Amino acid sequence: MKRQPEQAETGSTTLDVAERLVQSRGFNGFSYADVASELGITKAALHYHFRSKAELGQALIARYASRFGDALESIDTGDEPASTKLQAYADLYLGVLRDERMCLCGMLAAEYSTLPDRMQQTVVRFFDDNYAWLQRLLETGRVDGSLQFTGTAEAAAQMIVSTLEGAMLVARPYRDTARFQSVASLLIAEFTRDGRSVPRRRAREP
Amino acid sequence: MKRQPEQAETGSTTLDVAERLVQSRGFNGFSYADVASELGITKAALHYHFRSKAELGQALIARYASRFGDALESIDTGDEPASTKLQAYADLYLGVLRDERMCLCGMLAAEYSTLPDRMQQTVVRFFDDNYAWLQRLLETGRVDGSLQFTGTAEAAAQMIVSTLEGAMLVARPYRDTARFQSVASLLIAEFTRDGRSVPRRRAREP
DNA sequence: GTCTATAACGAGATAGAC
DNA sequence: GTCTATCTCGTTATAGAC
Repeated sequence: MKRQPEQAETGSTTLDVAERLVQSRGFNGFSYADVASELGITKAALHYHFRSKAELGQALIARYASRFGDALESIDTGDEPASTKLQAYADLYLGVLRDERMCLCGMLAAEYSTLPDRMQQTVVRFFDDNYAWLQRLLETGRVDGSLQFTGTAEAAAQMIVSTLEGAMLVARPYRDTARFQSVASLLIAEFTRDGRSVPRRRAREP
Repeated sequence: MKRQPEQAETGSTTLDVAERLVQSRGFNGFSYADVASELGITKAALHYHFRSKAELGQALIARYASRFGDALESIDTGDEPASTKLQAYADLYLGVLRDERMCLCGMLAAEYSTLPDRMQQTVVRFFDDNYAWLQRLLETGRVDGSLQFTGTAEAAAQMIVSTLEGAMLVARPYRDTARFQSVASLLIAEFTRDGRSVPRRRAREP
């Protein structure tokens, strides 16, 4: 994978611009011309760095997944309880939404059937990695007592990803991060029975 | 809005074909040529019925919202407890996913920023109507005792829509309705304390 | 590494015959 | 209501000069 030249004016690279466009407009909603004009170069120059749109898309997912993985590692290194780490996980999503973006792979999941094979595979791997990380976190939380849930950690992990991705999806048209935060709070409250983050917790067992 | 001529061969109308294409590929992932070729007519003939793609898209959301509203009304007419109606609501999503489709408005929510103004407004109205319906259902359920939740019915409604839309979004790449059902079960279990409607139930799956 | 120029194609849309 | 034919534009991608 080729290195990108830095853009002196804004510091934005090709990948930065393309990533933002995909996250806001979708992979089928942007063009080489869009990226090139923002960077102040020509489409031909773009093709020098990424021979095809599929290759650019592939590089986007790879970088996104890599950074996301780094963020998860960073969360892991702390010695906070699992519940705090779950909140940090949700905050990753919030940060994306604050930028008026959709999760890159959430967006690509919507367009999934139109994507090149290689991109499809990498999108799935992104989610698999998320599930695996969450599963470990949930099992840790069960042990340290900071997280409670019924059923398997696998199912709970799917619940968490589904809810956060969906909350981003439906909050974005309203340009209202509070909607997302409200849902994220309820979600986390389900996993932290003491319910400090929610008012009037429901009494399950005395 | 013009009436559509029935297609003798399959019974599929223009709206049927276009709807399926949008739900599986996105609004920016299909063309007039795609629809026309499936119907066995020309693009020009399509333009007779829908002068622009924006108009076609508008008609798609209108019909989808209308049918969804009918389904909600149909759920409402029964005298089952609210918890049963909530399960019926989730099953509406499941039916869409079984067809390997995304919720039409969930898909359009992803592409939101690229949509014509009128379509944007109608997508938002679809979600508003869903929230309003769920809010009423939740409050009814609180009264009849079949549903329990903390916080406002409004927040709970957003939680439900977020989770179901997100579960569809992330389950589709895996072509695995069981993933969706697992999440939907956990979601409904949160709202039904006795949990009788939940455990390991595989509704109508061969 | 970036440019101009252009190829090759597909998109949305229209005109006018039947 | 559907057709053929065409227009215009945007898209991905390449060739070759600098």
